[in-house]
Amino acid sequence: MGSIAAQASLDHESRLEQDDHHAVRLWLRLLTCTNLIERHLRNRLRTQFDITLPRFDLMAQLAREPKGLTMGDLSQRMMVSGGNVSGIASQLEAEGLISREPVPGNRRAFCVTLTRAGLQRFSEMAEAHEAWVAECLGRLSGADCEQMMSVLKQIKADVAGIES
Amino acid sequence: MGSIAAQASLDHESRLEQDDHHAVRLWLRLLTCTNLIERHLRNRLRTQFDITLPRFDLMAQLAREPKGLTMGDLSQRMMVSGGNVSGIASQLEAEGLISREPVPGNRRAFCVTLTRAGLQRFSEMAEAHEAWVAECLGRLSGADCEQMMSVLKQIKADVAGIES
DNA sequence: AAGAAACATTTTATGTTTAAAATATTAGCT
DNA sequence: AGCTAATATTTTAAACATAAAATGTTTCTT
Repeated sequence: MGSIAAQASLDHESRLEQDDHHAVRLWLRLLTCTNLIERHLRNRLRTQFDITLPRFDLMAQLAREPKGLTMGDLSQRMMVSGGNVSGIASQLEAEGLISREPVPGNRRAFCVTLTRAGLQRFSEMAEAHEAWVAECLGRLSGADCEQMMSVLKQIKADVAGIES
Repeated sequence: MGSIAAQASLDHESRLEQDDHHAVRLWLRLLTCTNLIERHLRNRLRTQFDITLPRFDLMAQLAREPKGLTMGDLSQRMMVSGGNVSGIASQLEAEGLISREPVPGNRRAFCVTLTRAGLQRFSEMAEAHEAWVAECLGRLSGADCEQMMSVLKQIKADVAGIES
């Protein structure tokens, strides 16, 4: 075995290992950042509006679709399990913020919409929420922001392509 | 009210609103990406090693500190509550992957370390984990990776500065 | 030495999240 | 019509997460 070939192979391997380490470091930082912001928003929602992040998320999805969404739609858009949506929706319904009505032509599905009270309440929260997010991410330059959006888009595509 | 002043004020406001919207869009994409990767890793750890992400995280912290860590150290580094660490550690201890031993000079604290079996098991998992992360993030160019690291660092600092 | 305050951990109560099983409805096929 | 497969949702069991209370230890002050 020629020492040159062996050397080249080792270099190649160690280069790969280096890249892997960089990927892990980036992942950990990404995770830390997201968790920090998520925790921050969660705390503010709890202390100022006495609501949890998942409940706010569900209402946000409905606010974007005045015609309403099915439980399955919500599960997909919120990227959580159906059972989870079921529980969250039950609580919001009990509080009178959303309503679950049967769909005329399909007795399996429910059409979930914000009630008038829910829309009112969400409007107040959304404004504050937007300001809190801006507090976290608003100091980035426009260029940094665009760059991040583009890189994250690529990551999203890369990950989606894995389990295909 | 002069129309010029009013116009300028409106521009200013709408500019701010635009920026806020951009911040929210970036936040949502950041959250989506992180969740996608986290879910991916969680699934692989479960199917291939029958372990959860929090347990893997705890072991990863210990692997970096062969001398061991206290429960409080672990809580800080994992950024979760003490009670949470307590529960996870109990399970790992029951499985023989970590050991909790009293600290000689301090009867309040415990020194948690990986057992020989734990270290062995973690090594196998860590190698696979690193490859999975590289699968998700390894397609980024070196420049993109560095850029992300730097922007995330700034975000981290910005968020930390908020609740001061 | 006694008491107060800080520290380190565990326990408890509550709530979130997921995967998987259960229930019920619809659509397709023969 | 009857059987099967796909769809939509809810329920259940287990793991995780937090805050707050409880327990025990150490340090500081007086």
